Amino acid sequence: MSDAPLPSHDFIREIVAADVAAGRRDGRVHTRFPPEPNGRLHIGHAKSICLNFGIAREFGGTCNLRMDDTNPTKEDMEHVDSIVEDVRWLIAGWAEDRLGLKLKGASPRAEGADFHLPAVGLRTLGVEPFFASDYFDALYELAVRLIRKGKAYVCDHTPEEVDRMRGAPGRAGEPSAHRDRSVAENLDLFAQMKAGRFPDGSRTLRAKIDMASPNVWLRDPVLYRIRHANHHQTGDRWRIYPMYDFAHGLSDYIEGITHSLCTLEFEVHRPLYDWILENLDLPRPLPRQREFARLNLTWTVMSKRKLLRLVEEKHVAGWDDPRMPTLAGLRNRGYPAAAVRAFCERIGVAKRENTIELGLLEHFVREELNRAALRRFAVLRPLKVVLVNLPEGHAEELSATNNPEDPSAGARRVSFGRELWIERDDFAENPPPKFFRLKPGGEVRLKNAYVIRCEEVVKDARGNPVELRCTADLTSKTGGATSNRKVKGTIHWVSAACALEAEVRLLETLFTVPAPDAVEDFTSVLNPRSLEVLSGCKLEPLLAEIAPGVPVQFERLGYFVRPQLQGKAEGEGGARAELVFLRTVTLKDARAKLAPGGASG
RNA sequence: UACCCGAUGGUGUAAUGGUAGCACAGAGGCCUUUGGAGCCUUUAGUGAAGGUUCGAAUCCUUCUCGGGUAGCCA
Repeated sequence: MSDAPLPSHDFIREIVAADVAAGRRDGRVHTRFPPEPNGRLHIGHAKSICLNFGIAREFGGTCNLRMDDTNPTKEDMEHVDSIVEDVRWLIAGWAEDRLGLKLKGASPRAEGADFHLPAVGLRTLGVEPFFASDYFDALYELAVRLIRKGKAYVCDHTPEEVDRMRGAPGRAGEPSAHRDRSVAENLDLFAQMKAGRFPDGSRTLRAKIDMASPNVWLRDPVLYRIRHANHHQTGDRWRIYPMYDFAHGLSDYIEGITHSLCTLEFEVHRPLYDWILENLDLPRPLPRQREFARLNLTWTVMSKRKLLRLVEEKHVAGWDDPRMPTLAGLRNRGYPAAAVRAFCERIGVAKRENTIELGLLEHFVREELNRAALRRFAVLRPLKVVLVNLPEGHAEELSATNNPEDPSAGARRVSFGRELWIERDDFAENPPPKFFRLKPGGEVRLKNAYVIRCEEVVKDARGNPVELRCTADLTSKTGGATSNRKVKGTIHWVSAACALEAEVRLLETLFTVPAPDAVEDFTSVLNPRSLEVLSGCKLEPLLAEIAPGVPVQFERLGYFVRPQLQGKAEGEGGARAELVFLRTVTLKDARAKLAPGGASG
């Protein structure tokens, strides 16, 4: 879009640039984003997506979207569709031309001793993401090849035995009793494993590397395990399934990936990644794995396990609840994809553990929305104002700017009358120092209208203000020749005669502490006020025409959006208003700093 | 305990042997018919100790601290 970022110089891009400069792979760059379809994508994935697609974009390459679906007991089809949707949302208008997919149903063809599955673009008809499960045939053949070379064997030890015999960091493991089986016997056993003749857990295929390696991932790691389970893509065709380490590097190879970027916890797997590729005598150049630090954000949790728990225990309405750090949640909340991308661009990529302040994300959301959002008036907690010097039934039309940041957005007409709603917080009977809004005997500018003076406060039995009787200075009309009166404060308002009733949901962080991950049980610091539902809010009528998903600024309050996705955060009690808005993010509020508790809605 | 990785203001991230910079946050100011936006100024940093060098955030050594790894998860 409008973002023309300065060329990023993180260490990953330096590696890629150096490879290109050295003419490795003929200067070709091909990355991949390989989620496991067992949950929804979150802001942490956004970092990886922006990295992988950003590199593809900057180096004229492609980034394959691949489902890392090698474990049939943990993954399902439902998540595949939502992942594709989330990725496309995030890269839309930015890198969708870099998205690598494949022809529906295509799987790698063996050409000679090689396997290869090229990517096609989004514009090709009948496409779908890549699936590691598409490579099960190829992977099986490659495993057989490893056995033939004497570099893999079938092991009959139980999971407990394998675990014990692996040793520990600092203590060498001991070899499997079946480590030196003949190639013929291994081949036969592996074929029987494939045929489903053995129960789960009874045998594995293991790489023959080094049981004494200081790197435990090199101690004859399991390559294949038996799982009598149906797979969402391959049905009941397989009874053995490859492990991540065996499948991942080879999937990269099959797709012609040049740079395989993953998070730091895979760093110790890299020697195994390389070992598998190098011991198969593959004809084409090999992909290279590099690792970077994952994203952590304050005020939220990021682990799939914890997010799942929030959903399952119904602390939120679903994966796409606008309070969730999932991409669907952020989208539902009204965060523009461009803001998420700008955020990812800014946080950089490095190997150091990092926790980014939520405020930085919000900064980019505000920056994007300030540029794009139409301004409208909305009163969240209404207080009646009657202008006693106007005749009953007085009505006039005033002009209001749609977006001061964008003159092309033009202006609109707003109705003004004798009775108005203003924000309860914009009146104080006993104002603190530096209170610039309305007070008894005080004046304030009604934005786009008149300066008014509060003449009388009408109260209920308990002494709470229920109505302000004010006078308007009719010479002060905005835009008029004598409108230039200096008044300290300006407040927003909505004509009572025309106001729309609506429900407005105020969202706060899901947790009451900035580092919920550091707490023993993160559910113990859930924020009971993460969702506040206000009903009876008064909206400028034009707000009914704002489509779901389109951001709008309620002047002086923040950015709001009508919910757009399936899942809805449920309101507490009360009839559901027809019109619902939720708050994406507040405006930056200098007031809040002056007077604690002075912040409104 | 073994192996691997990391350490620069509050939070991130640059500087690739040559003036420690940028963003966010913070503070102060200007402007303002959004206490918004915008503009200006400003506080604050190389984990420690040695060494190499004319010169070290950067190279070397030792230490300290933090993270990762011992699934038939990814």
